[in-house]
Amino acid sequence: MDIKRTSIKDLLQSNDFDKSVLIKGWVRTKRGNKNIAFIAVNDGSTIHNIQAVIDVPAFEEDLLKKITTGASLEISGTLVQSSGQGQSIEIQADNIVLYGEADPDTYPLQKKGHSMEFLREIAHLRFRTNTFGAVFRIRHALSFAIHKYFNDKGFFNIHSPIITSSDAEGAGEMFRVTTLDPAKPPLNDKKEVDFSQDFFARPTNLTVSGQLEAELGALALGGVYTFGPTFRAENSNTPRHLAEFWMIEPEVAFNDINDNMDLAEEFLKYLIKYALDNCKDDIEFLNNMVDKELINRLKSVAEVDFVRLSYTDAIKVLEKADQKFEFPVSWGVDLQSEHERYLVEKHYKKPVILSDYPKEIKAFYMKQNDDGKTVRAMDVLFPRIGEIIGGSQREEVMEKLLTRIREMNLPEEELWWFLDTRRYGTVVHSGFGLGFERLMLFVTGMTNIRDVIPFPRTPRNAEF
RNA sequence: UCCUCAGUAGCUCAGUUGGUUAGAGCGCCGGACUGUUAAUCCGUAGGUCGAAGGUUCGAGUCCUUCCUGGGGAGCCA
Repeated sequence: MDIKRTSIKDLLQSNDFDKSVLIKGWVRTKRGNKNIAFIAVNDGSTIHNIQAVIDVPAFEEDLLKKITTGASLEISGTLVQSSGQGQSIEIQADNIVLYGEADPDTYPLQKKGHSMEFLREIAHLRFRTNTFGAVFRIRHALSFAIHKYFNDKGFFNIHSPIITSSDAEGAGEMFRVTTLDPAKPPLNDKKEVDFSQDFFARPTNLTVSGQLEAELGALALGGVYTFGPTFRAENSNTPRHLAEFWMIEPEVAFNDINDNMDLAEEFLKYLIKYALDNCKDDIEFLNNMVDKELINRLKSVAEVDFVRLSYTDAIKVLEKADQKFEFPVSWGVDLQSEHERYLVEKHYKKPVILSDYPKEIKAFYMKQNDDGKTVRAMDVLFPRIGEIIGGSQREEVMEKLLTRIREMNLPEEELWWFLDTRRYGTVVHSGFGLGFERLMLFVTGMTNIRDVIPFPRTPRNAEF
């Protein structure tokens, strides 16, 4: 008589008492004495464990001895109402099959809590902890919600290339992609590396943004988005930066900067609400163990109207601030972290969308305002994590775009395909980039971005 | 990359103005306990004090360089 495996998530929601059930999973803890033992088993389907009750004399001593924290097994038995405190349902075990032992002398995970720094060193095993189980279930749910949101709105997902020959985005240092031998690369007459002999017959890099390609898609399909890995070879050592991260970049034809802000705000609120509605157990756990204010903060951001403020007005607010800044504020300077934090966390106490920045501190492709000084850029600033979204209305007028490209000494010839969209059937359009891991930081309450991606890539670290 | 703090047992940490044999809690292992909840109680084992140099009669402790990690800054998402 074979019983089919039930997920622990399903089992904990059932009240089919006295029914024969079978679970498979990993041991979290075992407690007990010579007569009775309790095994808490987790199978990853939920943060909650199910408790199996063992009538010790009915099992082989050698088998029970090998059931230690981390071991994998299957347990079959009868689903019963618990006679102990702390859980309402448990399994009265009839049979146990041990799959894999976990030597307690060397298995690094203990029953007690570990520091995030230690768990990061054993990233291959940290999935098995409550915290990282919760984090990565939420990561999946948010990833799914992103596709659902855009699909429901009629957007199309564009798979922008990961290898690019364009280095004109200006979004940061790039990782070179090459098949040339670094020890003896072919040289040309000028003793420079001869990339014509490389795989793509030109220098290529990992993408720093899918935006330019997304624009091409938007100017035919209307609303599109990319959601893929992004690579920045910056030597950034902070709790908010990764060398490899995931970015969502919607791009919409006929949207101006205000439509863009509406989209960004609606999108973020949708994702936060989705997590609150669909990851309740995991978020409650994180609220209890990681960040006591998490749920309150998520609820308030999901409901509040974001502040919308021009850069120029933000400067006025900062100049009047009753606080000394390390970096003085004046019109034209780029805002520092301390300025953004003041606006979001002290002055307004809610998310702020800043727009219309001086053109000198923003990218070439941004729509120029009639004042000749500012561009229609927008940054969404969140409490705790700062810039979560950066975007803009794009310059759709060929002459203005070309002028800007030449002023900034960008390689006009390499951008011929991008410029063609302005040459043929150009339209107003806008888009933005959302850093997925920064969203994850906000939704999970975790404080280091290396703990919301399974295997973080940072300077001098590509383990696993 | 810059500033700053740290690195001592499997984990989290203490270790005095430099002084003999480096400690604790938790975990592991052994024992006790008939319903446990990070179980409890008793006991044992467990150390290249991040690495390499240097100062000193003597260095976990002071100096130099490097490595690793945390926090802050810059770059950005």
